[in-house]
Amino acid sequence: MTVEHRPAPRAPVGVDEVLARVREAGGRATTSRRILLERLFAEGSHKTAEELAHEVQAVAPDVHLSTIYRNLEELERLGVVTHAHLGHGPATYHLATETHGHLSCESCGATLEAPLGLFDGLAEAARESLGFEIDPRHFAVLGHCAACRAREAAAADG
Amino acid sequence: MTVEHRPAPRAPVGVDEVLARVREAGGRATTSRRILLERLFAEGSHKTAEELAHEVQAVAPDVHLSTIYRNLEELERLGVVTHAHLGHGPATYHLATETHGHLSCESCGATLEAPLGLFDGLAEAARESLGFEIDPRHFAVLGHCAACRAREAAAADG
DNA sequence: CACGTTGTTGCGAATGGTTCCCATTACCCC
DNA sequence: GGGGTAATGGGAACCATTCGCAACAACGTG
Ligand SMILES: [Mn+2]
Ligand SMILES: [Mn+2]
Ligand SMILES: [Zn+2]
Ligand SMILES: [Zn+2]
Repeated sequence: MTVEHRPAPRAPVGVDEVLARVREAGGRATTSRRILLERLFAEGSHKTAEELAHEVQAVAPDVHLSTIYRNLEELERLGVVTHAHLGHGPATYHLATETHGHLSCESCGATLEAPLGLFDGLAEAARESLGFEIDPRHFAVLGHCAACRAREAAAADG
Repeated sequence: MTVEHRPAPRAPVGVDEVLARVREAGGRATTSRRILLERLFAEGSHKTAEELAHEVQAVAPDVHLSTIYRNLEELERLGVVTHAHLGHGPATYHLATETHGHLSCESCGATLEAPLGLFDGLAEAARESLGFEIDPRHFAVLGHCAACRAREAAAADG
């Protein structure tokens, strides 16, 4: 019994498409915006605002952190970007096209991206018994990864 | 197929038992500590440090917030208290004897306590496919509660 | 290709939540 | 009751994020 997941927000394939969309919405194609988008489309997911700021500043040194936050906010409004909370630290941002849930290890901080289907069991249980519809994208489900479990198990016996 | 959940940390039945344990551990039975414990044992769960501070200050007006944090931290070390993150705001604290997971509504902020068994489906899926052992106690699983879903569904059609 | 409108930026200050530091206080064992 | 030391009040520091504002820069229009 598979569950219908929400449709992925329409997917802009590249920086220019997104900037076009920004314009449609009355916004402007700023250089900081463009560079930020380039970094978001580049490899490597789950970057914090500060990490993105550093990457952007490698190209345009005086883009301010608050500009990064503002642009991320705007891009989220447009459905291009989302953020997730993977634990105690700062939020992490990634393209909204990558739709997945998050499992995050409390011991080592490692984050696993999990297909939404993995959460179907819980989704069904919560819906059936409490009428609650879970959404595992925004906050990670915490726990302990395989490596840490092995390490901890090894430490437990002599 | 039920899953063995971790044993509940041994349960002190009252304020005095906890204070005895504090002493055993080399700590002292402070008045702020006692009043905080009284508030934690009182009805109402999921209180923030600030809420607890207000309650404590109703009895002992100049207990400082930082003292509340320090005592909560100490009580967590002793296994008497735990905290949970239910969304964006401050953490909430409750007795460790109440062992449950959390479901928190992103629309209205309502929090449901869910028996750990509710998470068995996800636990099994994560363990089997990723070797990841989830723990739904520390971070809530977000989503939308029945009431908000109904409200949002009603708003969707005319 | 000026020009004006208005969205955006840099910067710093403010915020919320939590932790840290330190001089003073107060438990509690003798 | 006095001494050793855990705990406290107070405030500063901290981290992640948001705000306010004056200067700036996109970009549609002429
Ligand atoms: Mn968030
Ligand atoms: Mn926590
Ligand atoms: Zn790990
Ligand atoms: Zn709700």
